[in-house]
Amino acid sequence: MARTPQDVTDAELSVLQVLWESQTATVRELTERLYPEGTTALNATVQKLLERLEAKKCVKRNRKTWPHQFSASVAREVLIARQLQTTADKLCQGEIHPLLTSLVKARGLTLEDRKSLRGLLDELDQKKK
Amino acid sequence: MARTPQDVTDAELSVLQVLWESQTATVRELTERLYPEGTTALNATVQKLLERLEAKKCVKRNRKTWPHQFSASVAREVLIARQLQTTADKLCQGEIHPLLTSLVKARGLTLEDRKSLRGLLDELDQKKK
DNA sequence: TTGAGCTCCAGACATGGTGTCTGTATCTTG
DNA sequence: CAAGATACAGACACCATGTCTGGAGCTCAA
Repeated sequence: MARTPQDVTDAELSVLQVLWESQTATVRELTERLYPEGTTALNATVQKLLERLEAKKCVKRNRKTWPHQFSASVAREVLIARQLQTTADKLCQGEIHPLLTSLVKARGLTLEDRKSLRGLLDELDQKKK
Repeated sequence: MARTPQDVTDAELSVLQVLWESQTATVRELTERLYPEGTTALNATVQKLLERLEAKKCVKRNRKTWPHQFSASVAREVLIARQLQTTADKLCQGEIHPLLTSLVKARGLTLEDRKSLRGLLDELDQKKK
């Protein structure tokens, strides 16, 4: 049986991380950032990763400039949401409530966090009345 | 570069799902449940999956019985928590707050859900005063 | 006790995802 | 136009993952 390919791969993600910071960058810039010690062969590697990210609609490429300028076309938040949904599908038949419970129970939730969370809940109550 | 192996694989997870329902089961029972139409060769497949799950401390095996009895040794909740942490590490430098925000904002949160969530938060406030 | 029919187990294998690299075409600029 | 950089297509190596084969070990009825 075929393994299920990942949404965004580890190496691909590292490229996205840089793009989220930089707004826009060229292949060369990305390569230097990701592999400061690397050879120029890595340029092709990054190129390929960008190519795949483009196919996955995660990156936009401006072909009018030279060299091409790349920028992220999905927000980090979208990937987070997607990943959470995947987890819910695999482990809770799509239910998200168990995920919430798990997160809230996890240590590391400060008073601030709890406050802002309540704020969000209040907003929802408002909207849906 | 080596891909990072998964915590629990898809096929492995399907075995765990059955064990979570059944408490305990033999290889044969699991195979019949997972591949109702399959050949007996699948027994070895399930056996191998169990072997790997055992190595990952996700399954316990009782060797005193014949045939061996298998049972899950990790709760679904643990895997959920682990998976959430992985997501946080990859996408939010370990922060879990962004995950919470994403889940709360996602559609599909009923009034009930919100209520029980507030309950959980209240408990936390109590404990930490 | 022995044979039949399970079960267990070690190891091999095929497939395909993922990261990397090579070689060549294409473009820009002095 | 020449030189240097960039883009692109294709190939490759590695390994995680699911599957299968063959033989050893166990149980039990005759």
